[in-house]
Parts: sequence; C-alpha cells; structure tokens
Amino acid sequence: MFAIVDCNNFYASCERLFRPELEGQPIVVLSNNDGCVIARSNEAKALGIPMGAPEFKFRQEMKQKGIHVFSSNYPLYGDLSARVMSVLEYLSPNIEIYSIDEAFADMRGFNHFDLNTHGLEVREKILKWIGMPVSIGFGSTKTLSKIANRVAKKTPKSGGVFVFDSQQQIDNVLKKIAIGDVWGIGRKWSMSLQHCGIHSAYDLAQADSTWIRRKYSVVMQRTQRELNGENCISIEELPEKKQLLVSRSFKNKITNYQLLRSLISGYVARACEKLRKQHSVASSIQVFIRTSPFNDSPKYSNAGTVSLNQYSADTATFIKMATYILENIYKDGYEYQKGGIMILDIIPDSKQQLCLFQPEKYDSNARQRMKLMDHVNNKYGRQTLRLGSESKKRWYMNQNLLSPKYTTSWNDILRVK
DNA sequence: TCTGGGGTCCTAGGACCC
DNA sequence: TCTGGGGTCCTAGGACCC
Repeated sequence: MFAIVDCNNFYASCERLFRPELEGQPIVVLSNNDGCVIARSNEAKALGIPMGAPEFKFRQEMKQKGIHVFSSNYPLYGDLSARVMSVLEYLSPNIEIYSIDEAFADMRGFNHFDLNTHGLEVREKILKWIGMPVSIGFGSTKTLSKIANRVAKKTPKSGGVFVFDSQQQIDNVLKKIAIGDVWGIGRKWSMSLQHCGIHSAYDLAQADSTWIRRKYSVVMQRTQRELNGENCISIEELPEKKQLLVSRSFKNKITNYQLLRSLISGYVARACEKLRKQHSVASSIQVFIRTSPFNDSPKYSNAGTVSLNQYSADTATFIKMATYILENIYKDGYEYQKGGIMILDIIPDSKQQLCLFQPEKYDSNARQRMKLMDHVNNKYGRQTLRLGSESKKRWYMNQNLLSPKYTTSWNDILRVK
C-alpha cells in the first residue's frame, strides 16, 4: 500500500498563509522572471486563467477580475515544504519526497490500521500546525494512489482523504478518469491513445499489454500494470541527483559578454553548492546560451561540454571550465535571452575512483575553501562569500510582485501590532 | 516590451571493439 | 560474385513528471 500526500494549490496556499484576508480570493503565482502563470488558487482556476498563461497577455484580464498576482518566492515555498514534510513522519516512517509539494509514503505494515482515519488525522495535523491544506490518496501502487489523491481532492465530502479498498471500487473510479489524467500519460500519448479508442484509465488497464509495449514503450506498459495493481515503481528515499541544471531567462536581452559570463559563473556556483550539499562530485559541465525563440531577431543557440580527468566539487574549477566553454560558443551580435549550465557525470564523493597520478580526492585546499564558503553562506546568507567572477546579483530577473520571505529572513518577519 | 525551471527514463543510431 | 556476429559506450532526442 502507498499513500501520496499532495498540497492543494501549493504556491497559492503559501502566499495565502501570511495573508489570511486572501482566503477565498483568487491568487496566481508567476514563474521566474514573472513570465507566465505556474500556480492558481481554485478561485483563479474558476475565473478561467489557464496554466502557463503568459503574464503580459493576461495582465488586463487578471487586474479586471481582481486576481492577486505574486512573483514566485522560492525561499518561502521551500521552507513551508520542509515543514509539511517533517509532519509526515506521523503518516509513515518511510517517506519519499517526490517534489516540493508532494510525497509518497510506504504504507506496508499498516494492514491493521484504518487508513482513512489515519489519513484524516495526519491531514488535520498539517492543517493545524502549518496551515497547509493537503489531500491524501491511498492505493496498492503509486499510480493508483495518485488517482485516489485526485478523488480526494475533487470530492469535498471525502474530507481530503480517499482509500481504494475493493477492486469493484477501483474499476468504477478508473472508468471516470480521463486517460490524460493518469500519472505517466502526457499530452502526446493521451492524444494517440484516444485515437486508438482508449479514453479512460479503465480502457488502458484493459488494453492488450503486448500491443501497448510494441506501439508505445515499456514505460507505458508499466503504467498499465500499475493500474492493474501490479507494483512496478517503488519508494526511493532521497535519491541523489544524477545531473544538476541551473538556468534562467534574463530580465533584458544580453549583448554583453562580460555580463553573460558573470551570470553563468553565478549559476555554476549555485550548482556546485547543490553538488556539495548532496555530498557528490562530478567531472563534466555543459554550458548553453540561446536567443529568444519568440521574436524575429536573429536566432542562435549553442552548447558545449567539457570533462575533467578528475572528479571535483570545487566552484573555481567548474567556473574555469564554464568560462572556457562560453568563450568558445559565444558569438557577438546576438541578443541572448537565456543561458544555463548543467553539471553531469555526478557520483557520490565516497565512491570516486582515484586517479593513478594524483592519488588524492579533489584538491584538499579547494575542499577546505569550499567547506568554509558553504559554512559562511549558510550562516550569513547566500553569496556572503562568492568568487570574483560571479555577478553580485546572481539572477538578473524580474520579480516585481514578490511577497516577503516571512519564514527565512529576519527582515521579513511578520509584524503584529 | 513581456512566454519558467529542474528533473527522470528510454530508445535509436553511430562509433568502436574483438 | 560472395564479406559475421556479438558486444559496449556515448549522444541526441523524445516522452514524461512537478
């Protein structure tokens, strides 16, 4: 048995938490750079604001309809997420944090529990202690628990919790779930399946398995098996990242190499922080830059990768590599709209193969420096210590509608009269 | 004027090896 | 005239997720 806990309209709920007067009001949260809508409260959904809507196209409409619009505030969301996750130990000892607002729980061994009651209790705790509304679904596979979660969310009388218990009940629900709403079936596959007469989750469960495998892939076949109660996707506790990506769209188009370089350096620094935080090292880095795909100005996009013959997590080393790549792919005369870096070939620090001619893990001086830098930055805030090549402002983004960092910044703490 | 960011897994095809 | 069989590794691209 699995459970999935999913925060309702997470980002919108976070913004509402410190602005209780917004309860019942429509809210949307914008992507980085205030580009497009990435989260909506139920009220905003009801007013017809689509997911992914470009902000500038809907600005008038949102204003007119009295929708409260926020820039995304990741320090706030990250902190509230961590608080919600910490309460989940009351649900099960074995939790997999699946995304910022979702976690799976391994419910094996809970056979003698009344899962519905148990779920309702945990839901109540999270609501009371954190103020975050969540939905919880229980099913015999991850895919079925996702569907149970959907039922919990859409059925008010469920109280936010739904448990699949009989096959009859599963069949009845699956018949009502549109194929595109199944976890693992996206837009492309959904269209194709419907073309073949498969319209509901039930249809997919009943379809010929070898045909699914042949026409699509093992991936979809797995989803089908999961719908039929066969466990194919297991719980993984905090899997380490195999690649790390940091990329941003720029506030204004960039035509200046120096600025681009300093931003790219900042991205590298951020990625290396993440790398060290998960106690890993890596040997390759990729840098990419591109012009806007949306306008008529000349298009250019390029990327380059370099590898080291040694593993490292040293920011300076990776910045050097990134700069080398950038020098090679940068071309004058274009208006760059986006750039990013990817750290590849990541392995746990403890498992690295030492080099025959350099029988030391990455340079111990560098290691010391990074340790110090992380320590200072954890204590006094990001970029308190940074490398000279990094831009002072790491992101170069629009965030015109940003809410305070209520829970992570002393300066932003809520004042109560 | 203005269109997000960060991940995973699988497959096919090419280069290369013996 | 006729030119094998069995592998590995890497990369790019396409699907998916939140």
